[in-house]
Amino acid sequence: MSFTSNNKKKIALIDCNSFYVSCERLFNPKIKNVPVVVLSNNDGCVISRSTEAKKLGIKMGEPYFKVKELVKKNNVQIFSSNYSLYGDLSRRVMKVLKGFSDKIEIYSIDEAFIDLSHIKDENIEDYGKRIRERVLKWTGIPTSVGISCTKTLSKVANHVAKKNKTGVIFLKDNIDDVLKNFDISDIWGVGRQLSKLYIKNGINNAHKLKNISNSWVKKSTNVLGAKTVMELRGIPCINLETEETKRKSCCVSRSFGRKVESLDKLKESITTHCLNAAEKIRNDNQTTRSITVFIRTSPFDKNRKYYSNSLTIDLPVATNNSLELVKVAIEGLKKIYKYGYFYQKAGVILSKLSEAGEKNLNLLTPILENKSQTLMKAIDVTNAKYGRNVISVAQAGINNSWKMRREHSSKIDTASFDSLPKISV
DNA sequence: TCTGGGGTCCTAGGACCC
DNA sequence: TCTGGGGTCCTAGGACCC
Repeated sequence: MSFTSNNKKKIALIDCNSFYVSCERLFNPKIKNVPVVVLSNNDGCVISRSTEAKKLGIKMGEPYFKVKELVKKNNVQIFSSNYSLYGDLSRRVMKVLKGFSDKIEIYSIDEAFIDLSHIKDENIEDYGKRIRERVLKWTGIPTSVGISCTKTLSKVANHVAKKNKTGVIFLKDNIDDVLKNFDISDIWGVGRQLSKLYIKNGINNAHKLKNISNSWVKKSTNVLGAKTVMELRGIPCINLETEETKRKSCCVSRSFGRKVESLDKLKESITTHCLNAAEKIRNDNQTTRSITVFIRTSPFDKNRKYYSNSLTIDLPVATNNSLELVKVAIEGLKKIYKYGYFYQKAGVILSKLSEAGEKNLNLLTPILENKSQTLMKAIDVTNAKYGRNVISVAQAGINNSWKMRREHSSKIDTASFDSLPKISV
């Protein structure tokens, strides 16, 4: 067996540039060449920035209130996040990518790995360019393409491609110079803690990490750390996951627009989140056997005492019935609620999920279940048609004062014709 | 005044058993 | 009086990702 570069894999990572910003720009040509920023839920943090906004020094993940002055001074365009729009555009992008290779792993809302091993080395950059051009033409979303023989290296390539004019980089041989200029904390799989550890040991770029001894990495980190090092050396350790798998847990949580003190308000939010989580797993034809409720005060408020607590309750019978789940969730909430705190966030997590068809071998499972399943289905269909939470339960409340802030929404809905751009000829 | 949300995987350590 | 040790399973918490 020989290990020439010819039989090496070629993995491409296609990543949308400033994805959320690009989505907003699609429907608003006026913001094309100006600084634009998209905020997280509750208008809390900056989660997407245009190139112009990056140049102004606005950092990823920065709290919005800290950059408000900068935003005002430079007339930065601000948008609240609109996830149904981004999700819709993401599906369109992925559909185009599937036309280039059926071996595809949709890694996140704005990026995908595809296997291009069948393309010859000498043609691969052109192929990458074709991918970019088609995605741009068919969806309007700009992308960058990084290609190499492992996922970690194609991440590196993509990172470099973002700064390159052509937007496509193929990393094959003699990549040490690239790795020497690649910051340790920009490596996929190296987060805050690992960066700290590596820098303390004099490892401050990808090239140094690549040449570290196996025994040291295994001793000092864990299997994931060791895999990253192997991948930097061009030895694939992280497989392309082409099978679409269902989620193993489902979390719905939100920060409050205004701090919440009362148990009643917390009940409303937990009920709402629980209904949404139950609907999500029903959509995937799943049931849950465990529910966690959690509440917490703000970890940033130094003037008030911090309180955070959660409770996990195992269910005797797997279910996806909203009413059952809400009942259990509220019981849990009552146990962890403490009077006298200003709560900032609440949520539920459904775990131990399994396929709804799989029987839980409980002889006592009542036949009545069919009846409630019919009810759930009716609720889901109605909500899908007329908008989320049109049918709810009384405990969820209406017009809640704790609802999140969303002051900069573009209100674009790709399912509604009213918001489609108009062309005048 | 104002600091997101939703996931996955790994590991240390406790509980339990013989 | 003498108070082991090894194995498995589970879970909470941490680290990472976007």
